[in-house]
Amino acid sequence: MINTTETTDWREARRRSAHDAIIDAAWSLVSEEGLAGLSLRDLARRAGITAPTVYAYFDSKNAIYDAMFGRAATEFAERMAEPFDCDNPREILVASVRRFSQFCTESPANYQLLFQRTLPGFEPSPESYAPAVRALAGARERLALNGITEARHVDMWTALITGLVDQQVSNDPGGDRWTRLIDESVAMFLAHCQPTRASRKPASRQTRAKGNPT
Amino acid sequence: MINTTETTDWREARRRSAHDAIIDAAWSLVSEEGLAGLSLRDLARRAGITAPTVYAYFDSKNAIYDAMFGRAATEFAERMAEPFDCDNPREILVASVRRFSQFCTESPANYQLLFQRTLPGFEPSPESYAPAVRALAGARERLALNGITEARHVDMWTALITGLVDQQVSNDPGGDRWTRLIDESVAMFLAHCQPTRASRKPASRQTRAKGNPT
DNA sequence: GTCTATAGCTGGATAGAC
DNA sequence: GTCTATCCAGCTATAGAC
Repeated sequence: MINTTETTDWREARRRSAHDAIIDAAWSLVSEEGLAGLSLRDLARRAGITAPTVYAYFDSKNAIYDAMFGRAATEFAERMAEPFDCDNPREILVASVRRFSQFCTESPANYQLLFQRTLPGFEPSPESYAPAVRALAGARERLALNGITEARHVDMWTALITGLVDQQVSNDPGGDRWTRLIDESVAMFLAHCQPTRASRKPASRQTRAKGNPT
Repeated sequence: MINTTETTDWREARRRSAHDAIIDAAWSLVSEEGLAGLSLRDLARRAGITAPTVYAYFDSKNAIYDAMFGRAATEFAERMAEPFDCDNPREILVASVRRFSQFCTESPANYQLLFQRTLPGFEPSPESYAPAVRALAGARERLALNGITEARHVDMWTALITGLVDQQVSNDPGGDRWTRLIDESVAMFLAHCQPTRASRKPASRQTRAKGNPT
């Protein structure tokens, strides 16, 4: 005899995999047609079903966008959370920007959905947004490892790296005109924000000549 | 008798003013509904005409976007070209960023159309784009006044300020969480990129102990 | 859960009278 | 140039048979 619980599990698994398959198809489509170009007909066709069937899994089109947001945010958080095999905080910081940049440039639709908020009436649900919050917390930790803790400096940091990525994605997709500036930009940022090791009042001496892990 | 040439001028003037009135209405609409939410019916209603009449002035919807782009780019270039009443190059640079930021934050639709390129199949025509090129040339001049001439540093500059504006528009519209960081960001940038008056060794970063013009 | 069929709407764009 | 009337395509979403 078939165990009822198992049957339920099967159905749940099937349902979840169909759910995921639709989101797969959705991402596949928007990476070709752009985020705004997603239609339920196209989506259903690519997923091998018909349009009304989509409504067996999602209540509305925005629910689909929300699931797409959730998956992108999760993938983003996971990739940013992978360990960095670097030996000092500064290299970790640089490596994290490279990861961020790579994630955004390899899929501009990801970047647009997660960070640009350009869809008309769409707002991600708190559940879908949660991983993005985790990722930001990770960034804060990496900054703290470098002695950057002030909120003002964290905001400068986010502006700096999103600016690099934004210019790269918008004006040189596929190239490296801005991504190759990551190293120098991080150096500039740290030189400005990092508290000097020895003194706390660099009136005119400013002898921070050593400890330069370049 | 009526001079034929004059008559033509009248008609041209009327035509141009109707043309402009439609673009007025278009900007009025998108500032409320967002860029993608522009429809020809709404546009015509706001302009006090009917939808088909719009086609007496524009060949297509994209032609309307193009005219909107042209007007925004022109206004942007004119505002950025107004004289700065500052006494040193550095203050001019800061003031220019403030203008840029104010232009973008007071009308996010402007920012989106000019700098984000988020509309599906729209590309501005060279004529509409020309003023934006002029504005960039102005930025280059202001950087040169501060001793910034390397292409690499100009790219870092554009990334830095678009990053600030982007974060401001996206995450704190109406506030000043990032715009208030302009001063410090420019200081950081100049400290890093400006050639020191005395020495000439910017190759090895961070042996730049003095010459911190704060 | 999946389908066919279709409602209901909105969009861009055109025809033709005036 | 401006209108009324309309075409046609696309969209999201629903109804109901199976």
